[in-house]
Amino acid sequence: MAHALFDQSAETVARALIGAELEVDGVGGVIVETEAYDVLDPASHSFGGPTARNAPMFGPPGRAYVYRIYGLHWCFNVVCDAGQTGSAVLVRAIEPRTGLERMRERRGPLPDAALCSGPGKLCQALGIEGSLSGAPLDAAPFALRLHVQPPELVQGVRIGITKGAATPWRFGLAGSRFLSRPFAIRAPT
DNA sequence: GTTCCGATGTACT
DNA sequence: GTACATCGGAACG
Repeated sequence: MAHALFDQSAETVARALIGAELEVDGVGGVIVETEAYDVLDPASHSFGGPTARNAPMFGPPGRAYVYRIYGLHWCFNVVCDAGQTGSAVLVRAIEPRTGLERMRERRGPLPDAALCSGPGKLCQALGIEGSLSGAPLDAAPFALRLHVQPPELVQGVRIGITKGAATPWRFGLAGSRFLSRPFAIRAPT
């Protein structure tokens, strides 16, 4: 059985991943922004049922779902379940902690706050590509360590979507300067 | 600070 | 052909 954490709803996992540390081949940092998507959500890639692209969303939890967006960027998701396949959490921003030099080789000589402050940016910085879609997150090149103390969260609507735009399934680390964009609302913890 | 736009793979009408 | 879970640069105020 997969790690119990990922066998929960996308919203629960999206909250739990804030403050967790993600590395790919030793390059990464602390997750500071996530969004939840599930199969009942018209904004989700899984909404229309399984396809070749979204197949990992319908597989076991605790794996990666990586897809290409706008023809040039990659986006990284953590597959969830909670008895309902087709759910996943988009990782939108990371606070860089390890492998900053490798990140700059891939992204350019940018300030820390610009290296991983967006879903496409963090995939470029960590070297996440489509070949990793479906890969388990508890094995190399991935490393995912959960936080001990739950951090203070902020919550808001998701970014860049038209369908399901009112659903407040975007979560962030309160006060972080590494977000893709600011939040307006504070979430209960 | 803001808005506009081009890049261009993949899914879908 | 159109839309899209994006980004970076140009133009403008």
